[in-house]
Amino acid sequence: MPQAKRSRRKEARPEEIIDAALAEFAAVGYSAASMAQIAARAGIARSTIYLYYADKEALISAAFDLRLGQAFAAAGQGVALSSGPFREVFHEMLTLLYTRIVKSDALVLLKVLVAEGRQFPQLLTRYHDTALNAAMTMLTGLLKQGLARGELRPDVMGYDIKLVMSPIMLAAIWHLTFQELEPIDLAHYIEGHVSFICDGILTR
Amino acid sequence: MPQAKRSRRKEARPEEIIDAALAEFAAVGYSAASMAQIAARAGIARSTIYLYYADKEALISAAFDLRLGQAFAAAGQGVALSSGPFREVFHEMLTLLYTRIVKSDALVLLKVLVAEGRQFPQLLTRYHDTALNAAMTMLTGLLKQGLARGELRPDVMGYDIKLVMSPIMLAAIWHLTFQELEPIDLAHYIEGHVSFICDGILTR
Amino acid sequence: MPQAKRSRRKEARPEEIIDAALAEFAAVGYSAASMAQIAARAGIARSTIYLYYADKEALISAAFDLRLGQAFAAAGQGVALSSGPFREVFHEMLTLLYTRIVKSDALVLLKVLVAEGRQFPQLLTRYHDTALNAAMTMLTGLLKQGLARGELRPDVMGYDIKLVMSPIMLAAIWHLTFQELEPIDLAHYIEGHVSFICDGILTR
Amino acid sequence: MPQAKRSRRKEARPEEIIDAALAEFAAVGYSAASMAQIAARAGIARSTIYLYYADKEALISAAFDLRLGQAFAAAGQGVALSSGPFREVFHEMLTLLYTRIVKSDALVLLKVLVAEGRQFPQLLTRYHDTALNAAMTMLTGLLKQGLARGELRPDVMGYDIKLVMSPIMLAAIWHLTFQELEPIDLAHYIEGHVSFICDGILTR
DNA sequence: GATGAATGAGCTTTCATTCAT
DNA sequence: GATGAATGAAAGCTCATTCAT
Repeated sequence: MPQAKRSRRKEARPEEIIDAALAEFAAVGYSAASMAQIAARAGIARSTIYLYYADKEALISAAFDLRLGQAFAAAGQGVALSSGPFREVFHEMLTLLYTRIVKSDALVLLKVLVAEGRQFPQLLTRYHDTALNAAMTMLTGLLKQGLARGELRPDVMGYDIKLVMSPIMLAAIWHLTFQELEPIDLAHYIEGHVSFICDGILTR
Repeated sequence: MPQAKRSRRKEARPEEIIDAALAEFAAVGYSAASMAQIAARAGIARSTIYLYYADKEALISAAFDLRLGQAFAAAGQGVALSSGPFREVFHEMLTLLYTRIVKSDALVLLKVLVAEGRQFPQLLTRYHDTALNAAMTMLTGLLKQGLARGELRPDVMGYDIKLVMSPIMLAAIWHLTFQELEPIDLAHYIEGHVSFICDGILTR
Repeated sequence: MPQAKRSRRKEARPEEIIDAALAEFAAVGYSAASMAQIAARAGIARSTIYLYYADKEALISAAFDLRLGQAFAAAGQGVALSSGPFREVFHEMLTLLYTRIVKSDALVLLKVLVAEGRQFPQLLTRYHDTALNAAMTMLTGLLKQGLARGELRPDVMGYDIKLVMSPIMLAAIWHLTFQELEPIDLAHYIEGHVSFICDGILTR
Repeated sequence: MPQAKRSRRKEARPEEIIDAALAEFAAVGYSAASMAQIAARAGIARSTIYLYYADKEALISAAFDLRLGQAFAAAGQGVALSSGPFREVFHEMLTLLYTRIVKSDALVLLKVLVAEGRQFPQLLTRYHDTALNAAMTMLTGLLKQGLARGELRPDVMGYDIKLVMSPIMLAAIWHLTFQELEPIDLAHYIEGHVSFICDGILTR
């Protein structure tokens, strides 16, 4: 039996508010987002937000907690799956990352940080230390594995891992910004990513 | 004979104001930027801004005009210079692009677009059609040249040119956002960019 | 049982604000009226006004609605009352009109229209079509009645009814403007109005 | 020989400015009139106005001086002209007054006074004491003359002279305000004025 | 005498936030 | 717990006025 509507809503409130807030941040950014619009999106009164979050800044902070948490709840296990040749595993992992990042709700976070991150140094640090580091660690791990298998050029580890990750970020930014002007064909883009990076970092 | 103090300022004013505005946009974003702060940065009264720009939106629009104009005033000629092997010309061009983009004042424009571009579709289009297209055209031209010389894999042109450009954008975004948390060693980063991309797209 | 204090105020607010606004318009005109002063008169914060009226123009529009409505809620029935000789009925009606118009709060509306009506063509039209037309219709009806009774010169209807109404408007304008310099003795003025008009339009 | 253009303009400046100011007052009222618009109308720089008038209030004060002066330069002599029957002289004088008042530039003054006169008590007084009193004096004189000739009812002087003047004021106000909604046929209106008043105040 | 540049006070309006109900 | 009413601070912008040239 489902619970009564009322109590179900009560428990869901905080997350509903965050969802509404993120939707608004995505639409107009943090500064331009108004509590009124957020409340309207959540279908509640303006003042009700303050029952759950002390102020607008607490909202964005909680939004980061929630989305980063969600992002990592499902991540991490993808790496170990395959154990085939580097190119194959790399392709798998990139597909995973593109899906999780470019198409994810968490992309708003990046947008907010790029735009207004200086006002929220803790959020910058948190995002860097979790989301970005996680992606970089995954990729580094993958490279090390490929290196151990003798598939990669030995000097590869000497370069900045962000180079390997950069097409993902471009796709993410592009998705947020220029998608409507000039859409990216993601599947084909991933092929290119694998091809350009692999055929450069593989020994031969 | 130099002109009188007053008229000298008058000529310089518009640019001074744009500079101040861009500095403020860089610091807090467009929405959060206040005319008061911009005026303070420019060392003038709030209302003086309105002598030169009709409103806040005219300010950002003019800022785009100025910075995009400046960016292209000095660009373009670098390509034809070298005619050595692809790797060398590519390295030269990347060095040029990184300098012109990552370290440029025009980077704020990208930041504003990522954050609040939906409010300014014309600016989005303008930036896409000029800055981004210019960079992509330069890179495409370079690849075609390399292809003509037989230095590149023939299938290279089939992939999205943005892949070649992506490390630049990551560096740009990073510079804006995470530079203080984890700085990028740009010279070394460029080496990696050349190495990763070239050793993948060159025939062998 | 009376309602709680808060909700009582809420119901009264809109009208309180209109009252304050009209008082301010009466004092300094529409353009020169400041929302701050209106709020002060109403004993509320500036921003509270915006809970009830979208902007300053909405305020004057609502003020017209309210005052014209009030003016007509009590009007109209006075005509049918008497059925004595024309002079008597005319006197009764004028007394009614003078009271309702010259001493009314709605006089501010006329003042605003004279002064700044070009900025509000709809208000001009509304006032003309309701207030003025109503007065003119009442007077025209009265004349027709007198004509039917054979008390009036037959050519009377050929002239502009506004001539009959004009002493009322002069009194109204005077009341707004020169009352303190040179007050009008209204009762005596009405006598004169009746005398001058009647002894001119009656057959004999 | 006409003087040089420059010096002619110089002498004409003050009056040109007043003309521009009155035109602007007529259009939007005193408060809403901007010095910028007035200067634009006069074809000079904003600051040039201050060479001739200390501030905005001095402008309206000077405007009153000029217009009232002009109005009276040409007035007053019309009364003595005719010495025919009252009705004829009255008609002549009314025609004069309607032309001088309703179609005059000085009508703006009345408009400003109705709208914002409370801010300028001196102007109210001046206008009342000159323009209005002059008109009332002229009419009173005419009535006295008619009375002396035995053409008028003896009790006429007991009533407020403003009653005789009121159709003029209605026409003036109407002209300013509702002319476009419902124009007045002035010639016919004057006929009515004469007819209604005369046939009321004449003995028979 | 005339002006363009500049300003500060004040305007309307928005919005995050508080609080009585 | 939830809300509608209210507010104060601050935003963008206007405008009468001053002043160096």
